[in-house]
Amino acid sequence: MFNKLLKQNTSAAVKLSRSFYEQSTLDVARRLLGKYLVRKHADGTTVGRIVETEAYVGPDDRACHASRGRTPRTEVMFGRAGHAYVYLVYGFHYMLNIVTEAIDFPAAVLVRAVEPVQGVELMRARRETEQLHSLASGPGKLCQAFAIDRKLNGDDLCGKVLYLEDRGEAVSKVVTTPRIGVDYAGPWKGKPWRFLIKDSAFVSRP
DNA sequence: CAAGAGATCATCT
DNA sequence: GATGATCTCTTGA
Repeated sequence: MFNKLLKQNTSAAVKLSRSFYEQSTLDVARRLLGKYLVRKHADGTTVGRIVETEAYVGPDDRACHASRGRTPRTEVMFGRAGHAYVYLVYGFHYMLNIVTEAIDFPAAVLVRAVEPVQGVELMRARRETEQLHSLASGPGKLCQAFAIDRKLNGDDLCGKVLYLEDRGEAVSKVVTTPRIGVDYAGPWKGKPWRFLIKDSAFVSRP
């Protein structure tokens, strides 16, 4: 009993710091697996364990929005690592990305799916479904479940509203695949820059 | 189950 | 004016 308490204390959650996000985008995408996404909101706190990510790497990656130049929309990606890049696709769904690497190098990691951990009832209400496995198994679903919209674009993930935690979990089994929905990206469409926790039931697709 | 359509809007040409 | 880093529902095996 005492040992158990002690163990929990030593593996307390640690908020990810700026330096974590300043590393290479592929490393960050891989290392975000098994980290916890925390969202504080007036309606309550939601937490999810990240099980799926994708890397979007710099001006040459034609799947990356910034490959078409520095525009008002992509400005955040050119800024400091550790900030949120949130945008709307297809007129319906928000996507949550985390800016990585050095200032002026536009890159980010798309958070594609999390396993619901805390605030599950709140997620159910927002998503209007009972199914645990479809609460946040996709980038659009995740943003709906966590109440993430364009108001969070540019938000600092080293702040208190939206951030990530390391809870001392080591993820060893990782699968990579090409990224989803980027068929237009020519030579870059086949890059194995999508990262999944192997056998997780909470990913958007195998 | 797989495939297809429709929903809807910010962004850039 | 075209186009998505998607989701859900419907249709038909």
